[in-house]
Amino acid sequence: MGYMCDFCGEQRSMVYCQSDAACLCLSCDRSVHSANALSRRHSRTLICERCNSQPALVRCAEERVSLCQNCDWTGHGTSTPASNHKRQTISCYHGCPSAAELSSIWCFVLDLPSIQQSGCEQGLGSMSITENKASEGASSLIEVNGADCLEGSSSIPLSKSTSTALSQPSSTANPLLHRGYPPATPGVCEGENLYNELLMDEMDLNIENYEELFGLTLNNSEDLFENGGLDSLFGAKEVLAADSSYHGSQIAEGSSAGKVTSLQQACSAASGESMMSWKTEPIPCFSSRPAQSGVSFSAITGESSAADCQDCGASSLLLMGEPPWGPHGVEASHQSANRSNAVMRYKEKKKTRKFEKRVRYESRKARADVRKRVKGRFIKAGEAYDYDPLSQTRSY
DNA sequence: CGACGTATACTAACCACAGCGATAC
DNA sequence: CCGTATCGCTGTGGTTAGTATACGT
Repeated sequence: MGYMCDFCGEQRSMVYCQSDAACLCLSCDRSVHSANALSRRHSRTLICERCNSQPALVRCAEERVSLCQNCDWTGHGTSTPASNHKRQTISCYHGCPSAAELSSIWCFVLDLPSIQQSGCEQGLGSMSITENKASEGASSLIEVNGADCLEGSSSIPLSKSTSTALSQPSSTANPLLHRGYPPATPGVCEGENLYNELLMDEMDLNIENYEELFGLTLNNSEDLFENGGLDSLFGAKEVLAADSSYHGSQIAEGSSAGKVTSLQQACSAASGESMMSWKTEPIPCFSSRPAQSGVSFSAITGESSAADCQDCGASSLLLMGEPPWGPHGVEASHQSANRSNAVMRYKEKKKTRKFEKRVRYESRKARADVRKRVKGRFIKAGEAYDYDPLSQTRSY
């Protein structure tokens, strides 16, 4: 609908990131674009308050609304009574400007009711600017000092809404449905957003990445389960008993011990091989111990499952703060920052990923496009063919 | 409500070979 | 360090068999 933040799905979106083609609330904009130097260079502007989907180019002073080009033409065309409204151009911004800087860019920004409603006003007000002139020039890095929009006192610049985005339901379509999997049973994982987050076709799939995302190394998979298993990784989310209709059928033949074993194999950071195997072997279902189940994976494709676990785990760790077995103190803080950066990089990558087929070698495509075939298969040069892409004729 | 049959949708494998990248000299 | 030669592997698209799912009876 283009109204809620594409990132957290909770707050009203206010700014449009052209680089990400995403609508973000101020809180998420700050957390996302403070992640690294590249993201700080993203050009953002306000969102059209009329269509709520396009970047606003002008601000109508009389109607007090920001408008994209289309809505501006529609509302202020020469044939409309509002054609003489005073409008001012809205500038794009980069980096992570403070409230004062934003207000200097957009003199009206602090008057926007959505800021006040979203509770981000305080967040803006509590921002401080750390100049990073050496590498960033005028762009600045925001440090958040207990901003209301952020959770806890962690140094991780992850908004509360960011955390919930990984576990909250969303109205967006479930990509798994397009892969021939049954729709998620209501109550299972409490929403499709989790599945959306799970689909990571380009996620770097190696154990280093796992550790990077989790920010820790589990030397023994049993550690994971002795500390609450997946429940502790993913946080408490109720799963209705009814979900066993589909999931149960997938695992009915397996004993509970077998389930635990497969879970350990699947989620053990110590088992790089098992992680890699997910890439090619579909894992129809995970279900943690039913009575204590905090989460249930259903129909996770092999293509994405490893990254899925990585993502969910990383996100959940962020959501929950430090894991009970994790390090503390300075080291923990450092790892938290690493996890935060990893998740941010993941988000960045996820935003830019493309599902459509991508041709990496045009020369090979050109060759394939003129190659003769038999029943779709390439044939040796000179052999009889039944399909010629160039002439659409048959040789016999 | 489950079993069964049919229709529809989706996926992976197959093929030849130019060209890419690694390696050796 | 640079250029050249050699070798193994990768990726390209249309078709089809196999599999999964949806739907009606």
